[in-house]
Amino acid sequence: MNNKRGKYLTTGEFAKLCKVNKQTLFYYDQIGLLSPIMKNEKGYRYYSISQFDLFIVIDLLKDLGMSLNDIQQYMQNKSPDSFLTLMYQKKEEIVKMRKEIEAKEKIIDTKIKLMEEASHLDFDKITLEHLPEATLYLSRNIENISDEEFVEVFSDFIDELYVLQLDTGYPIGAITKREQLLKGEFNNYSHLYIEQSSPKKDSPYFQAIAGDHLIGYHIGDEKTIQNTYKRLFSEMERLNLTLGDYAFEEYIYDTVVKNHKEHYVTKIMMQVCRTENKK
Amino acid sequence: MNNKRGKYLTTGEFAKLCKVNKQTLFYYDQIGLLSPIMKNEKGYRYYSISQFDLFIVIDLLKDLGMSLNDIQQYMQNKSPDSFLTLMYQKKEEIVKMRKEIEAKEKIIDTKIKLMEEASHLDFDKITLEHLPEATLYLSRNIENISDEEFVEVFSDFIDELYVLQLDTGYPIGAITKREQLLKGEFNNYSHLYIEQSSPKKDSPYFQAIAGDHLIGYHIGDEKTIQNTYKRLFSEMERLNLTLGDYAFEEYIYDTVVKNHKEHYVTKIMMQVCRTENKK
DNA sequence: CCTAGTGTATATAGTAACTATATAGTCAAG
DNA sequence: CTTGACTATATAGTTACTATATACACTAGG
Repeated sequence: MNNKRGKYLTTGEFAKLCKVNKQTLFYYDQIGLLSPIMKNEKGYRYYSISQFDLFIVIDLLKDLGMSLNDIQQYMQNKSPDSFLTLMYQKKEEIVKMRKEIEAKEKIIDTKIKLMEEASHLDFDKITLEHLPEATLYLSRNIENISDEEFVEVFSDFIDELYVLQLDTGYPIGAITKREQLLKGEFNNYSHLYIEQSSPKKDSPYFQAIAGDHLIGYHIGDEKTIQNTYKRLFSEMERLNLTLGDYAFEEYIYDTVVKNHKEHYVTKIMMQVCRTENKK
Repeated sequence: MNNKRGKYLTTGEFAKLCKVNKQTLFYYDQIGLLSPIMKNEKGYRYYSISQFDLFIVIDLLKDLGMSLNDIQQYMQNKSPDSFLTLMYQKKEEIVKMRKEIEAKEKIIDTKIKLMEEASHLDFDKITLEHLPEATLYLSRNIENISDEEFVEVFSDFIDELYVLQLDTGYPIGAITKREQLLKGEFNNYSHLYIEQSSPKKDSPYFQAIAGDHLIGYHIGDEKTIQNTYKRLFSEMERLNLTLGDYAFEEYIYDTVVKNHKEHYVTKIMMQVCRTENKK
C-alpha cells in the first residue's frame, strides 16, 4: 500500500520521482491539476506517495493525447465507472496510434531499402532484368488529360492512398502504354501507381505483369527524358527484343534527397519480349 | 512521375492535399521550411505536386519528434547519404516509440481488467479462494524502517520499475509477514511488490506461493485496516484455518478513481492452510 | 555562529508549432 | 456588377512547458 507513512517529498524529490522538471510541478499546482497535499508556513510544497499514483495517470493520459484541461475535467469527477469508460476510449485511441506507428515504421523500412538499393546502382548502364510479379495500386486513367485534370487525379489518388492506408513508402510511379511509347509521347501516361508490399483486398488493383524489362536511368529534368528512352530503344534493338505493353517510371532520387533537378534520377522499366518472330 | 505538368495548386488546395490548416503552410513559408515554388504578382502562392513529396517527408520527420528547425537543417544539405543516415536513426527511434506504445496499451488492458473485476466484487464478503501462482517483483525489505527510509525505498522501487520496464498497470502492493500479523502490526510491511503478467528474467523475483487465501476488502482509510484484519481472523477461526506465511495488500480503488479516503478500497489476501493439525 | 552551497519560492518572459481573428484585396459565377 | 468564396498580411492567443531573475530557507563544515 502507499501513503500511510508520514514522510512527504519536496518538490525536487517528487519531480525526480516523476521524471519531470520541477517547474512542471509548479505549473500543475498553478493550474490546479496536481497540487501538493501540504504546504508549510514558508510555502514549501510537500507531496505524498499516493500523489505519485495520480501523477502516473495524468502522465499516461497526457501521452495518450489528452489535454491537461480535459485531464482536469476527469479528475474533478472521477469514479470507477468514468475511469473505466475513459480507459475503453483510450484503448481504442492507442490501438489507432500503434497502427499508425507500425505503418510509419514500414515506410521507413521501405525508404531504407530503396536508398540502399539505389546506392549500388550504376545509372549509366542499361540492364535486362526479369522482374518478379508486383502488386500495384492504380489511379484512374490519365491519358491525354489537361494539366488541371492531372492535378485533380493526383489529388484524388493521394486521398485514396490516405483513406485506404496504402502509403507504403514506395514512390508514386507512372505507366506509359506501348501505343504512346511508339508515338514518342513519353509524357502521356496512362496511370499513376504505387507498389504494395503486402496487398490488401477490395480495391481495383492492377497486377503488374511479371517478366523481362529493360531498365535504364534518366539523370536530370523530366523534360529531357526522351533521350533516355532513345537509348533504351537502341539497346532494345541491339539485343533483338520487342517492346512489351507498358513502361514504368519512378523516381530514385527526387526533391527529397537532391537540391537540383539536374541531379534527379528516374528509373525506367520497359517491358520487352525475347521472342524471335519479330517483324 | 510528378511535377512535369504546368498546373499548380493554391494554398487552399495544397493544404487540403496535405491535410493541414492553410495557416500552417503560411507558417512554413514564413520560417522558410517549405515555400511555394511560385508567387504571382498579387502575392498568391502556388505549390507544385513535387512539393507534396517534400511535405510528406517533413510531416513524417515531424511525427518522429523532429523539430521544424532540425528538419530545416536537414533539408538545407540533403543528399541520399544523409537521408539514409537519418532514416536509420529514425528507425531506431520509432522502434523505441512502438515499444512504449505497446507497453502503454498493456497498461490500459490491465487497468480495464482490474476495474471490470472490481465492479463485480462484493466488498462486504470474505471469501476463501485458491490463487494461482503469480510472479511478483519485490522491493528490498522494509520491516521496521522509518518514514524517511520508506520514502527512499519506494522511490528506488519506482526507479527500478522504470529502468526495467516492469510497470504493467498492476497496483503496487505490500506484503506482511505472519510474524507481524500475529503481533497485530498490520502496517509493518516486509516488502512492496508489483505483479508481473509476463515475467522477464535476470531480476530478484519472488514467486508468490500459490494456494489458499482468505480474501477480504477494507473500505476507508488505511489507518483503520486492523478492523478488517480482525474480521479476517474471526473468519479464519470460524472456518478452522491456520494462518500462512504472508498477507498481501493492494488498492482496488484509490486516489485515481475516488475523491475521498473513506471510499478507498484495499484488498487483503491472507495465506491460510486448511490443515487439520492446528495447535 | 557564520558562511557557502544547495535547496525552495514567486514572478515574469520566452519557446515551439500552431491557431484564431481582423482587415483587406482578388477572382469567378450568375 | 455584385455576391460569395477565395487569397493575403498582421497580430494576438494557445498549450504545455522551460528558462531566468530575484529572494528566501536549510544544512553541513569550519
